[in-house]
Amino acid sequence: MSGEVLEQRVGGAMDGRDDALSKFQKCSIALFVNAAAALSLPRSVGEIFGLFYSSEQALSLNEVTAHLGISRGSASEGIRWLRGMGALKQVEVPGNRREHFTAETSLRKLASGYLRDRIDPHLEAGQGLLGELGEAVDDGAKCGGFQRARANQVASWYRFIGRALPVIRALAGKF
Amino acid sequence: MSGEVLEQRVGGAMDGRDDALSKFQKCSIALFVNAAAALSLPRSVGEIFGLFYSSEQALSLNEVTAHLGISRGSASEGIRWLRGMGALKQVEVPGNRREHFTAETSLRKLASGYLRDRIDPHLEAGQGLLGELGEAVDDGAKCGGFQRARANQVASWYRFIGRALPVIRALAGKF
DNA sequence: ATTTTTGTTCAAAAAAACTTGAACAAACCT
DNA sequence: AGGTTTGTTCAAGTTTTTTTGAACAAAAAT
Repeated sequence: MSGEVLEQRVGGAMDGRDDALSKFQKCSIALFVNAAAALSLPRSVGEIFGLFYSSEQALSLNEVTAHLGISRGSASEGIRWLRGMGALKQVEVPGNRREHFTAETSLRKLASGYLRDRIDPHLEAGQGLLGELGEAVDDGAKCGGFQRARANQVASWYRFIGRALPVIRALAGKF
Repeated sequence: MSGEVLEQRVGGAMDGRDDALSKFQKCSIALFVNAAAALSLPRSVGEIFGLFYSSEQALSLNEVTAHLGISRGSASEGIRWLRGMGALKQVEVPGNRREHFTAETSLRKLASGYLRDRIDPHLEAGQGLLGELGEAVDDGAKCGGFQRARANQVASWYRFIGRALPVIRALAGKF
C-alpha cells in the first residue's frame, strides 16, 4: 500500500445501490436518454453518456452500475459502444487500477463517431445497391426511360448526402 | 359506367400472390429497405416506399399487399405513415375507385417530412429538458462551475442543430 | 336493400432488440 | 501460488417493436 487515495468505499459490502445522483445528473441523463431516442439508440446508452457528461470526475464501470442501477453486462456493452464511437475517453486515475472514463465533449468528434459507426456502413451498402439498380434498368421496356430517370435521381441523392455529411462534420467543429 | 379503363383485373379471385416484381423493382426495394434500416424505420416501410418509387403507375393498397406479400394491416399502417410524412401522394385514377398513390420524389419534401415527424418532436422535448438542466445547476456546490459550463455547452449544441437543420432542408431542395 | 369491394383498427402472435446475471478470463495484490 | 478485484462474454429472460389477420365500417355496385 503506497499512495492510497480516497474514492474506494469502506471495504466490505459496497455492491448494493450506491445511487445518490444530483439533480443536475438526473437532468443530464434525461436529456441524453431523449437524444438517444431521437437517434434510435438503446436507452442505457443515453443513460450512461448522460451520467458521464454530468460528472466532473472520471468514472469506472462499477460506479456506472452503482449510480444507474443497471447490470454489469449492460454497462460493459454500453461503455464499449460509446468508447468505440469515441464518445468516452479513457483516463488514468493514479492510485486506482480500474479503468476510468470521461465524456468526450467535442461535438465534432461525437458527430463523426456516430456517423462513422451508424451511418457510413449503410451508406456504403447503399452505394452497392445503387450500382445494382443502375444495371437493373430495362432499357428495352417501355418504362425504360422512367427507370433510368429514377436510377439517376437516387444516384444524385447519394451524391448530395456524400457532400453534405462532410459539411456537417466541419460545421460541428465550431461547437 | 362511363369511361371504363383497363387496370382492373379480371373480376373473380385475384387475391392470391400477384407478385411478378421486375428486377428493377426488387433492387429499388432493397435500396430503400437499406435506407429504412439506416433511419431505424420498419422494414415494411422501406419495402413499400421502394415499390412505389420503382413503379411508374399509381398503386392501391391491395396491389401493395399482392406485390410485397405483406398483410393488409402492415400495408395500411405503412402507407398511412408514409403518407403522413408526405412520402406518398394520393392520385386520382379515373374509372377506378380505389385510392391510388405514387411516391413523392422531391428530396426536400421527403427530408422535411422525416425531420418534422421523427426529429422535431425529440428536439422540442430536448429544449424543455435543456431548460430543466439549466435550473438544476447547483452554483453553490464546488462543481457549480463545471455544471454551468456543461449546461451552456449543450445549449450551444441545440442552437447549432436548430440552425443546421434548415440549411439541410434548403440544400436538399436542389435535388 | 343487399352484396361486394375497399380500407382501418386492434388484439394477439411473431420477431427483434435490450438487459440481466452467472461463468470466465485477466490483472493485481499479499 | 492463492485470493481478490475488475471487465467481458453470451445464453436466457424480458421488454419493445412489428406484423398478422379477423372484425368492423364506409362506399359503391347491382
